[in-house]
Amino acid sequence: MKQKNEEILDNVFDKFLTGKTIIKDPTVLNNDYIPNKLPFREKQIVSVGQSLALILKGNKCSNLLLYGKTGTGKTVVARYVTKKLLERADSIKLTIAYSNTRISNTEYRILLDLANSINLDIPFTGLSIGEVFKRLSTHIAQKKIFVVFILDEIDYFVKKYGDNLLYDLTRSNENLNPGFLSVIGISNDLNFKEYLNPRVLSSLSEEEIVFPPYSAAEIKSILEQRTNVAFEQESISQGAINLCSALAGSEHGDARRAVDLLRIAAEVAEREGANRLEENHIRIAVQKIERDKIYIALKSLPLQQKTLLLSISETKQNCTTGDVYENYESISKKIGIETLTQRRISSMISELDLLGLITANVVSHGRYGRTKKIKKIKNHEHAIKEVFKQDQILSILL
DNA sequence: CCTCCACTGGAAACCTAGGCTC
DNA sequence: GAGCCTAGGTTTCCAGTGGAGG
Repeated sequence: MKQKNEEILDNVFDKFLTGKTIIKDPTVLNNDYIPNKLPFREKQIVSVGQSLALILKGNKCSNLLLYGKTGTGKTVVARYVTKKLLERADSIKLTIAYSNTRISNTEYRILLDLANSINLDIPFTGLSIGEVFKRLSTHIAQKKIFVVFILDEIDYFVKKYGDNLLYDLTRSNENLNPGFLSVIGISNDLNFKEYLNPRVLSSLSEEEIVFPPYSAAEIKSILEQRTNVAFEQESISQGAINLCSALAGSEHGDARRAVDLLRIAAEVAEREGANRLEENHIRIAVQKIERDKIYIALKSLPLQQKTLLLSISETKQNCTTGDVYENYESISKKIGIETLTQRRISSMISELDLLGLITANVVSHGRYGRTKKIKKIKNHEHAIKEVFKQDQILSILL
């Protein structure tokens, strides 16, 4: 038996080694890859560049706000320009800090990202925001550092926590001397400004740069440029590129999605030992991306939210907060975890709704009260079981 | 038009884990 | 080590509410 297993494995390795690879440079397809050329974004690059250029002469520059839907090149333009700026700023102590507020989703964690970029040690808990701010400012002034702080997906954070942090950050630019801190805010939401106080708005959006969606033709051209570098010659069919750009183009010109699609499809093709990436690989990738998104979302939920989601999935369709809570109570007792209050569960239901894992709407049943009507999402049921089976505590139920 | 259900969701109090100062 | 502080998560408290049924 042992012999046989070994043979099988050898086969796998042999196939891998002798099989034709279709990807030449996988990094080109990664999300954080910054290409040397960014087609169709010349105008935006010039605008961002002009604002930041002041830094090269040791002057303060204004705060910037970049808007546009997902995958329209906001982040990559910000990173591209700041990277080039860094290359030219040899006489100045310039630091580019980056924080994605969807990932670093508290005020403290965002400031921690900033602190890390300027080599300032800050404990991960225990300090007040005010104290962290003071230390950051002192450090920047003492070391005479110039900081450009890119705040990605800023709309997400402001909707959840308000704009106090932004106010402090944008204002500290005026107060710092020497050194300075300038903010580049990146927002996916075009109506983001409505969430800001006028005082924040005036200092953050000293300059605004809009990123329109890419057209299908533009996406195609971007993909062709990337594939030339990423793939071995002749190892991707024109049909696959066309399909990929058509799919992404139909979804409000999202170039990131198009590149993701290409990357996943390439993995699929390589794994099955194909020597060319064809349209069917793209189709498989579409499904895989959808599935992976849900799996990742489910996996990263904290235990209480997982338990709640499990309770929802075991309650009838169109149930109410009360129904779910009853079920949740019994499940949490069964597996021996702390039972949270209905108030908290009610908030968590809204959070799951926000994550797109369920839908919950407030409805009134007249005499029979007002509650949330909770709907599960059909396609998720299988994924929920699969993922929760891997959870140490929940697995005993499944 | 009024009542009243089953919650919703805001606000404040409370708890815990961790850092700071002395 | 004691006594202070804070962020973030949770509980407690409660006024507010849309609309079916009377």
